[in-house]
Amino acid sequence: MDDKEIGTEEQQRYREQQQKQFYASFIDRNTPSHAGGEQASLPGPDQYDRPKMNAAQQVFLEQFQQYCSTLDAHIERMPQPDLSNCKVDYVQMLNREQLAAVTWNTGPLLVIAGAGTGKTWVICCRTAYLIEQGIPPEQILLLTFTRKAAREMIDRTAVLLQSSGSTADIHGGTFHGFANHMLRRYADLIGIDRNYTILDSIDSQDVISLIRDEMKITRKKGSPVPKSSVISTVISRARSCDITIKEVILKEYDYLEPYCEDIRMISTIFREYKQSHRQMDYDDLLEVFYHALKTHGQFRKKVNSIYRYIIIDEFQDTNLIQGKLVELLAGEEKQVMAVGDDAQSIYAFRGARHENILRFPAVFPECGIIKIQQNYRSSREILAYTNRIIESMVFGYRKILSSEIPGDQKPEVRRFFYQQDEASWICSRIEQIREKGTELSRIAVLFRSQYLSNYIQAEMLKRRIPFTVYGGLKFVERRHIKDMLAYLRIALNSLDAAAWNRILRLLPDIGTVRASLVIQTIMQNGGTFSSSSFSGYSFSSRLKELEVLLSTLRNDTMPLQDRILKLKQYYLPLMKTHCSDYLSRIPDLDVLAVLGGSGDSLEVFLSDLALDPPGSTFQEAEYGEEGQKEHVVLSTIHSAKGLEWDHVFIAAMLDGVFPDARSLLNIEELEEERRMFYVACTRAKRELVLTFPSYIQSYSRYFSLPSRFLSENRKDLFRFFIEEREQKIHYL
DNA sequence: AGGTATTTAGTTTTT
DNA sequence: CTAAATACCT
Repeated sequence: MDDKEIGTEEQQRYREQQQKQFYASFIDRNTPSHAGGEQASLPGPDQYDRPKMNAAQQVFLEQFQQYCSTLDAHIERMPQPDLSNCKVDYVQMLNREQLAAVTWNTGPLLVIAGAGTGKTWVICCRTAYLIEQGIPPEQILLLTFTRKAAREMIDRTAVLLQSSGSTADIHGGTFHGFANHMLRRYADLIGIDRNYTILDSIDSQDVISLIRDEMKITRKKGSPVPKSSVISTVISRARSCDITIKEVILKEYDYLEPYCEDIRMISTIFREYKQSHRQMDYDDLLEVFYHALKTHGQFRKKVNSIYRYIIIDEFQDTNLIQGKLVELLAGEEKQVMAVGDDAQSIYAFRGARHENILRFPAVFPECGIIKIQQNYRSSREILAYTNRIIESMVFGYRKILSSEIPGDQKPEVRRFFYQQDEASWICSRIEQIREKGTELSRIAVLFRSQYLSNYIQAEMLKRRIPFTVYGGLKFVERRHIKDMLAYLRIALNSLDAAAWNRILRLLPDIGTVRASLVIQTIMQNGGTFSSSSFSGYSFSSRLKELEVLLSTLRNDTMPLQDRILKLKQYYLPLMKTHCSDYLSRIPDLDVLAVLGGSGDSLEVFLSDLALDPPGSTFQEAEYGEEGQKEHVVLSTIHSAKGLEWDHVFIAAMLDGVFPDARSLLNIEELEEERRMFYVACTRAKRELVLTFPSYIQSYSRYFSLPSRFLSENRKDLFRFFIEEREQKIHYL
């Protein structure tokens, strides 16, 4: 015990030693001799190692440029708008390019809409225009990134049309949601089982965890057996990027190399498991739907005749299979309109191909292309800065956005000492902005990754500034909600072994071994569960209770909300023993019940939760002061896509943090980071502030060089400040 | 043997 | 903070 104490003490001392050395090193390098105030020095762009392009990438770049010129060639063709019979005054509300997109009436159309150019508005007007032209609303399909986005567009279209047409019948949602809807509706026609359940990423992890444990994989070369979450990520990435598991591992997870074969095996078993247990994950939904459309002519004709007009938003984020789906959905009539911006493609890690945009003319040779470059969001000063980011893109389709909005300041870049200083300054600035009468909801702080928001969160709690975190743990990903949902899933599909595993292990006297014994018995009986088979065990009475609960949950005559409340009664004592903070979790259970009160069937309820989970947790209100409804938004850049704020702060602009260290070696990944930077900066309407502390330490590495993205921009486009720390540094 | 408590190591981005 | 490994109970 004494040894241990000394050991940790030594570790502590060692760590402090390291820190001192580190501070000394960076103060040498980075602290200017003159203190505080406005400076004009950032490292030059040549101080960063740029990744080299390999042969394949070189070829790709040439191809890319060819695509770009094809695109430009198509742009020549501008249609003559036909505005007869229109009650809505489109000319009044739209600029020339927007009007052309809205009134396009000769087949496929690609709209390249830069950031803040009124893309959503164009889609709304387009929809309204189609309806005014006599197209029945139910023939229009609106594919967007989230269902919320679809809902918003449909609502705005309704306002536009007022009484002249009904938008209630427009179908809209994500690719996944649409695939799910079609598969269930036409399950009989295409010959699949309608009663599948959808696995979200956590569910997949649970299943993979089960499979892995059953395989009894032994440790190799001292490295621990990979976590189920990592295995799940690898498998899913291989699929959505259409590459082999080995390639994913070599590229991104080289420390998993010894387990390559095991993971491949798990992947195979996982696939079989999903089939035999009537389950589909996100990738399956798209793949099965695509396959059905491709091979089943009757089904394809049916779908094509229902949805004759397809509008796709955020086209740059579609992956390979979604791109192909668009082709099939367009059908013979090819009344398809794709809207996107290749400069804002930030989902390559999950298979998105921004080339989909550039290949559009190859898929639809007779298509029209319209480029919208008038920006209505950001001030001129901000736009000048973001235009420069586009210029520095290697794989970038050229566009120059222009804005007529006058601004009063150039973007600012500010350096701080500690992350705490950065957080503190941002909060002070936010307080100033609020005092000038700006609502907090017009302010956002953005980060490359979630963990970077910790200091700001702490500071805001301290200063009692109300805030909302976007992209945090999802409501449905919280443990107790997962547990509740597991009961409901079993009620629907009693073959769901992962859900069984989850709930059985909540019971006392049941651990890994007995849980799998029970599950095995259930599976052998084809999913029927009878507690009597386990009368010899100490836990049989518990199983009896469970049996009663499940039959209640299956009772379709009882409203879903009431069933969930029954479940809550059952689950509450279990939660008490498993969660130390169970009191604070109780409100979540009621939230779930409320969600279940929308009148949907259990099946629809579960699908909706898996495909379109409610945003972050419902704890927002807790942070706010009494009666205060306005919140500052703290968000990852990914979650901020499509949104805008008057004042935007982007924190932690350090090379290695943003751009992420892992992407520094590969030019394509670095380009993705750059597009993220572009997305982040273009969220700002009036004020853009980029900040960084002098270092950030994460695991054993530290980063202390300003982000290269800051250095790449022209110095006359922003102002640079160094904020000195008031107190002396206590380590020196 | 099997369940439960404690330590310990590892962390991007998400439909 | 969370999942896996280990240690320690019944």
